[in-house]
Amino acid sequence: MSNCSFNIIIMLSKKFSRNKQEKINRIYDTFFNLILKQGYHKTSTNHVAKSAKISIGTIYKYFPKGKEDIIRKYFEESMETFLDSQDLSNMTDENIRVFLNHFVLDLFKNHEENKGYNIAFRSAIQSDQKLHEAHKEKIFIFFKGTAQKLRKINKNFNQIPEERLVETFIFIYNLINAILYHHLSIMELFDTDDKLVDYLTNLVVFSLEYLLQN
Amino acid sequence: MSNCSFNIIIMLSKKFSRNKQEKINRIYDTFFNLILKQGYHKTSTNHVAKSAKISIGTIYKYFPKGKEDIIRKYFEESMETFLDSQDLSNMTDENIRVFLNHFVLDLFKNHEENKGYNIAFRSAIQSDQKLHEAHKEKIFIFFKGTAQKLRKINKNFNQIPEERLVETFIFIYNLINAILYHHLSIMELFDTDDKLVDYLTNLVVFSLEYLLQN
Amino acid sequence: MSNCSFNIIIMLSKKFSRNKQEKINRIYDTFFNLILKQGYHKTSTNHVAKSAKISIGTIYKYFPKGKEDIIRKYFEESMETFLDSQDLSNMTDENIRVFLNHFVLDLFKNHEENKGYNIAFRSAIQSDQKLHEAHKEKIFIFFKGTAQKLRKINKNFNQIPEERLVETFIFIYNLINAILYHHLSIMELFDTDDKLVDYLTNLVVFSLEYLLQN
Amino acid sequence: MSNCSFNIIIMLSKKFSRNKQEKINRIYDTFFNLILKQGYHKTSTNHVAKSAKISIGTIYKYFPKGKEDIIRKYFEESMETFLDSQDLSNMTDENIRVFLNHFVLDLFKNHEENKGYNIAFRSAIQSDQKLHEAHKEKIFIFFKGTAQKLRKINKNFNQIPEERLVETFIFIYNLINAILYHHLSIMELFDTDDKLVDYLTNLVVFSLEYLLQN
DNA sequence: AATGAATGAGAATTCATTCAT
DNA sequence: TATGAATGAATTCTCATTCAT
Repeated sequence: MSNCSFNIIIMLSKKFSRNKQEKINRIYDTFFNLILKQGYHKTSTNHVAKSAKISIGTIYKYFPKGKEDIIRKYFEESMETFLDSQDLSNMTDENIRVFLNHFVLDLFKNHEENKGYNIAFRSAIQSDQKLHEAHKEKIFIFFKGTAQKLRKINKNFNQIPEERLVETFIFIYNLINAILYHHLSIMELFDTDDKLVDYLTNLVVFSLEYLLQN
Repeated sequence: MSNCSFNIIIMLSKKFSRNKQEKINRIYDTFFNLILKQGYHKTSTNHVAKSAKISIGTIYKYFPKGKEDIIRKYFEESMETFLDSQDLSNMTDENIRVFLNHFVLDLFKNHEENKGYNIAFRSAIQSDQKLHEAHKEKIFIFFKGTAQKLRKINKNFNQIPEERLVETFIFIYNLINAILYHHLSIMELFDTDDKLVDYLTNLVVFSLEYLLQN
Repeated sequence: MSNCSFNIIIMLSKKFSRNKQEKINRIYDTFFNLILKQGYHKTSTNHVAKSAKISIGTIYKYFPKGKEDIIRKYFEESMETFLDSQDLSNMTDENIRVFLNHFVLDLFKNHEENKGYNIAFRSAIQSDQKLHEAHKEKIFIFFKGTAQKLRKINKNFNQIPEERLVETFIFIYNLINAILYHHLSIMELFDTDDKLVDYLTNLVVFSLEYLLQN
Repeated sequence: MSNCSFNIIIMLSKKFSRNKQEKINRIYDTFFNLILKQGYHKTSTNHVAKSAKISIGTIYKYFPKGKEDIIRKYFEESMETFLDSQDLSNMTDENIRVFLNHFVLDLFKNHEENKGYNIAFRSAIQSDQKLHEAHKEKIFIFFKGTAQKLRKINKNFNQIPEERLVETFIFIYNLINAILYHHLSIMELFDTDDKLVDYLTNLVVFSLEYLLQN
């Protein structure tokens, strides 16, 4: 018997189980899955509690402002994790295509895994200006750091002014996100994932050329 | 019954009819503006009624299912209007770039004018599968018609199988929409509208080449 | 059959009865009676709704901030009504005892009828500074008006500076209220109402002498 | 077992005991201060725990019924302490004014120090009949004892039937409390404490005369 | 014994929708 | 037909209390 299933049995047999992170993860999972099924505004905190088999009190302990907080905290954690996992510092002129392909693929996987979250996030920023700004800020800070690193290491990037480079990265990031979201949540653009990733990679290469020429 | 009183009746019924449409338009405007300010799920039908200075009863008279119906009916009217205004039948190989530029520009204007609606629509389709399907269907039917026309008139288009042509058009339409929505509601991609439209036009040309080669 | 009971029958037979003031009064009555039975913090808005056979939505229509608003609005109406009913302008040195006796008696009746409200009000001002201030303000304004009138009409009152007169009236008003509330809600001071009123009248006469001498 | 380790055990148990009482006092202080700031019904046990830096579990260990118990136990301790500190047995006809002045002053100080408690207590008795009764009972027993003592010692008091004397004392006690509470928690009656105490002393003398004549 | 995470009943509040006027 | 008062289920959120550690 694995440790894991052993823990589950203990958990089930106790009225008050204690495993903070596991609970928080269960809240995230349940919430975003419900959103995927029913949409954001039909998914209530009580519904999440019942579905996750966690008391409503616990949800409000970890997320005092309810749904808003669940999205906000997940946003902080997941953005951090995703962006930190992206190391663009070894990118050179020769391998740029491969790098972009990886980046697109990572973003695609990330979107696929976080479909419910993405829907929720886009609902939330409509009525939460601060979250909207925080989102933009986080993207800006990450790509600023990336641009600075790359300009130090690579002489080709060094020829592009820092600000321009940052703008370009942010543009690319947004471009991919726009299309991925549409493909996954509004209307399929390609019938296979590979086609989508290939198209996006080419699109990015095209757009980089377009941007850096103008 | 004199001619005169007959005219009065026509006048009254026109006036009334104008009143009715005027009210419906006020509901649309108010609803989508409120959504723009506060987000979809914070905009209630009662709120719309108060803000539009129309009674809640009247709103439910014209839109028996409330918010859902407002979106659905606006969707039907506006999609129809927009797509009908697009006559792609004179498109040839020579003027295709100009045609695409117009198409992109029209879509851009349409998005700008309907920002609140677009937010609402994207919220609505998350919990309204039928609306989601109707949306896809409408797009399919329009571009099927367009493809059929073009293949009759133009021999270059005639070389492409109908199904492929339809898919391509739908892809382009979705591509532009994805980027426009992102630009207007998530994060600005260009600092001027002209730059955006120019980029999108080039992007479409690039994508058409990409799609028709693969 | 009286008009009244006829109305009740109509009311009961309709799902949506419309009688704004009657509903508001029923909310007041029910709320303050429940407070009398269970105390302020055990009386919930939902409980009031059920008990008054009014929907919770109606309560929040008339009192958007719930309990707080019920108390605040009743405070405004009842203070107004009570104070307006007190005409002290014919008070002279000769009949002052009779006037004070009436005033004490009126206050006593008012307290008796509003026992639940008084408990609620005293709970509310503990966490609602604005209400507390409004209460003081209202008392001040009423007795300022009274003092000004009396000083114009009566030469004995005219000898007392306006400010002093106002202070004295407010003191008397508070003194009586303090004792009435204690008698009705904390611990009985006399076994009959007459005794209490007589004592209070004498107390006021004593206090007036005490205050005006010092 | 050596004498030494025996002492350590005593020390530890004393230290522990001191700790316990210290915690209980911290609970009292925090609770009543919070009530003073926010009112009774906005002060939760969890809030008290956090503010007093004591775990909620510990609060429920010492006060198994929560807020109700905190008030009840404080009531028992503080009433006891206050009343026991009042020795009225040396009161004679000659020094009665001085005695009363002391009594009023002590009650005033007591009220000032226990403002939060008084608010809480008055909230609690609205929904806790037993506490209300216990309060009356305690007052009755104390003044019965006092009356009995005084009638043995002092012949003037001996002329008044015991029951009457008890009633009179209770009346005076309530009278002072009513006015002190109003002054401290509802609306200031005098701008200095001295004036209030002087007025109350005179009021008591007046009331004693009034009561014993009727 | 002390801690504080966890619970869940229930209080406060909103809002889509109905219906008397 | 238009109005908006009225409804009450559903939602958000709080808090007294329990119990695993």
